[in-house]
Parts: sequence; C-alpha cells; structure tokens
Amino acid sequence: MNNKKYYISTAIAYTSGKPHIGNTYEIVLADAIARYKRQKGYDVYFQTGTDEHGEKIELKAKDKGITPKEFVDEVAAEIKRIWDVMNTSYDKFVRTTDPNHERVVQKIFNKMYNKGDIYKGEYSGLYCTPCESFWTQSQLVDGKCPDCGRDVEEKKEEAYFFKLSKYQDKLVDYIESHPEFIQPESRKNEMLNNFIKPGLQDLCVSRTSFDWGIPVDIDPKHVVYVWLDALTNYITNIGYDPDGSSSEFKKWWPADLHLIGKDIIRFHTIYWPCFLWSLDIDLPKQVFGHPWLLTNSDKMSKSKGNTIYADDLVELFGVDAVRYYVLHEIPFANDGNLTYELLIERTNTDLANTLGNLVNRTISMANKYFKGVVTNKKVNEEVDNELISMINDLDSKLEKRMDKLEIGFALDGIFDLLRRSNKYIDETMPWILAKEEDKKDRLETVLYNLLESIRVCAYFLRPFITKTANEIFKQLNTSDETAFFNENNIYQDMKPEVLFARIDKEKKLKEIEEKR
RNA sequence: CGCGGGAUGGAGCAGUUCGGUAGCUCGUCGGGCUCAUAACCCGAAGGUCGUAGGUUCAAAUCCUACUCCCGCAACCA
Repeated sequence: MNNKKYYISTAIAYTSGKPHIGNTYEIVLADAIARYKRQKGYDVYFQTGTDEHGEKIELKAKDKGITPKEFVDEVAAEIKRIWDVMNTSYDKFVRTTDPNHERVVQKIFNKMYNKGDIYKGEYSGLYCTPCESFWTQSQLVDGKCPDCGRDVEEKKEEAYFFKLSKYQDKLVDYIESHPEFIQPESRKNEMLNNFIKPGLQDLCVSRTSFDWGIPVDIDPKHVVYVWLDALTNYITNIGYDPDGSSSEFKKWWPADLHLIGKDIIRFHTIYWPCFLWSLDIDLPKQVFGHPWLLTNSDKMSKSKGNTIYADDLVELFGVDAVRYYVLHEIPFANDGNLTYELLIERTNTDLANTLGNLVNRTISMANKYFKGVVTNKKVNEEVDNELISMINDLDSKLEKRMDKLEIGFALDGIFDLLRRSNKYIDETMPWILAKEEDKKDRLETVLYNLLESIRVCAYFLRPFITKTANEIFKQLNTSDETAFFNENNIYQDMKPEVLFARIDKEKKLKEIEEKR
C-alpha cells in the first residue's frame, strides 16, 4: 500500500473582485493533479483560499461604503462558490483573515525580528503627496506621478525590513542545485539573472500608509506586508507555530507543489524561501508558475470588456466541457487561448464525437446484439492485440506526463486510445459479425474489448472530467476500478445516454450574443 | 549590446539534446460504412520548417549575423 503524502496548494486568490476564467484555471489544474495523486494512492492534502488584506481592498471597500471585512466576506464567498461550481476537491479553503492565521503571522514576524532578520529602518522612495502613494522609477510617466501627473518627491518613512541580502548566496546555491524547484525551467533563469544575481535588496515588510492588514504587535501602527502575510498561509493553516508546531504540520510540510501563476513566481521563489530559512523550515519541493489563459489572444481585463467568467461558461456548456478545455488547451509553458468558438469546437470534436459517441455506439450494440449482457468470450484475433496493449500501457504513459505536469498531453494520451477504439470498431465491423450466427462469440469478444477500453479511459479521465467519468461508470453499470484490461468483467443492464450533445455553433454563438 | 523564451502547411502544437524520408490534433475536399450524437473509418490537397550566409555527402536540427513576437525588469497584489 502506497501511503506517501502529497501536499499541493494553489496561490490564495486576492479578494479584490470576482475571478474570471483565467484566474479559475489554476484551481482546476490543481484539482486535476490532486485527484490524480489520490487515485495513485497518495495521501493528498489540497489547500486553496483567499488573500484578503492590503490597501487595494481597503479602498474598494471604502468605495462601496462597507467595512473591509464585509467586503472580503462577500468576495471570498463568491470565490468559494466558483471553486465549487468547477467541482474542485480542495481539502481546505483558507482565509488570511482567519484569527489563527493572523496570530501566527504576528508570531512569525516577532521570531524573525528577534532573530535579527527583520530590523527597523527607513523606507525612502518617490512619493506623490496628493495621491499618498509611493512609486518606483520605472512606474513614473515622464518623471511624474502616473495617476495624477504631478511631481513626485523623495520621501522617507519608518519601516521594517527583512534581510533578504543575508540569504542571497544560499538561494543561488539552492536554485542551481535543485533544478526541479522552479518550473518551467525558463522561469528559473529569469529569477536568477534578473533578480537574485544582480543583488537582493532588503525587503520592506511593513506598511503604515493603510490599516487593513495584520498589525505588527510590537509596533501596532505598522501592518505586516501582504506578501509576508499571504505566503505564510501555506504553513499557518497546517499548524505551524513558532512556539511549537502541530503533528499535522510535521506530516504535511514541506509542500510537494505550490501551483501559482507565472506573475507571482518572484514572490514564491525568492521571498518565500528566505522567509522559510529565517524560520528554519525546509523549502517546498516545487513551484510551478503556470501560463495564462487569454481570450482572443488578449489578456483578460474588465476595462477591455473581454472578461469571461467560469460560472457563466459552466451554465452555457457544463462543468466538464470547461474543465476539459482549460486542462487540454493550455500547454505547459505557453499561454493558452480561449474563445467561445474554440470551446465549442473542442467540445464537439473530442467530448461529443470521440468520447460520447464511442460510449453511445458501444453500449447500443451491446444492448442490440446481446440484450446488454456481455462477458469475455476470448475469441481473439490479431487486431485485438494493439487495442489491448494500448489499454495496458495507458497507466505508465499518463504517469510520465503527469510527473512533468504536462496535463494537456496526458489528456491526449487518453484520447489516443478513444480514437483507437473508434477505429477498432471499423476494423472489426460488429454489424457484419452480427449477421453470422457462428461469429456470435467473436462479436461478444469485440464488444467486451471495447467496453474494457471505455472503462479504463473513464477511470483515467476521472481526475480531469470527474462528473463525466462517473456518468460513464454508471452507464457501464460497473464499479471495477482496475487500471488495466480486466479479463473477467461481466457487463449487464447498461443504459446508453448522450454524454455530450453536439453543440450547434451558430445557434450557441447567437444565444451568447443575445445574453450580453 | 539588460535577462530569458519563441518563430514549423488555414489554426494549435511535436520534432531541434546525439544532423539522414517533416509528424499529431483540428479545419477543408473526396471516398467508405451504417452500430452511433450530420457520428465513425480511409484517402487527398496544403509547409522554400522567420530572413541571409556558413559547415557537411546530407541541416527544421550545428555555427554566424539579422528581423519580428512574447515574458520579466523588484516593494500593487
């Protein structure tokens, strides 16, 4: 029995507004990996949640005339609802406003301070007084405030700093000696060359310009920098405590995979390792910065009006069409593209034609020729060998892809077998066999092989399109979870039902247009 | 000369490590079949593998220069 543990996390979503499909992609990806690992026998802990502090949220709440807490309660509930609509199997949904998290973050801050890794200093920067904001040199437009266009001035402010510089050499060594730590690899070079090697500046880890954050308890006019607050969610919620961690923490940490967007790799591969070292804790095994999902090859944003929301898509196409699309279409390293047209085409060709139709035609033949009772008569011919060996090879094929987090290629592997099964039907021509009485056992063997192929595909599809896979098992009327060709099944009382109806593209697009 | 990634038939990708008939999915066109969801199966058209040179018997693959695209460039998450 394999009892290895697997701790996977997504980044916690920032509660500044409703997440669009691009933001939702990450939880679906994590869910597929988590479900796959569970199926493989791992003891899995899958954590997600929300990041709820910061100036931006304070301002948004003010605009709405409610308290920040009321604001984040609303948004966090909406995010959780969408995660649930996407049928994701997270074990824990954490929030940075959780009292235990806040308390432990304060303790962490104190521990770093007592150790000398955090010290009090002065933050100086370019400040726009009317806007009450600091800007960096690169953010300025013609040397002026990018918001109001007025002059900025050098201003100093009391602040706490974390000694990133202390860990610089250690970090370079670690990243270079652990090539798997940052994925994909191109990101590793980006971090090393752009940030770490030129020299790490100490990081300002407190703010006094706004209040919506965790107070520094040795100096309460400061609040803790949001990233120190947010990153620690990965340990505070499994029982880390500077005064003594729980057995749960000892069981799960270090995390096996932090799944994050490519835009926040810097925080996870530079700040986070240094914070952990400061606390004398091991680093997570791997950080994967996934690419983005674009609409019409353009970044999604509310101002562009091209935002697509996951719950709207689910309503239009069903949860598994959406899950399948995002999991299949987004390659390992490059950004993916999502349009209604592409989603409809993908759903029709793969899910309706290749998968749905195969299940439907196979079960229909079983019912028509054998009144729905099919066993393995073992009247095999040469042509069966390729199909059966493909069935038996699927497990190792998928494992190779999944280990490299190549989800899209893993799905391709399953669909290769589904396509091969459709071809097998044409090669064996069951409708011809059915006309000859002495070919009855051969016919039954053919159908048996097909049913096994479908069963194994459904088994491996379950981490990705869970609802559909369960529906296929129900239609096959079996609970056999064998990952390989099983010679001794009995199929009976099967009911064919359309899994994915073909979508009329023109009609659907018109329907979407009218809804707008 | 900031760092890194990329440029392959209409679309999306594989192949480049260790040079040797350019492959896959989708789309288009033609054919077949009828168990099935206008589905499924077979076949065809379509590529000077970003540009220009070089090495080699042979280059998408190695070398040189150039063009274009994208990401990152630190205190907003």
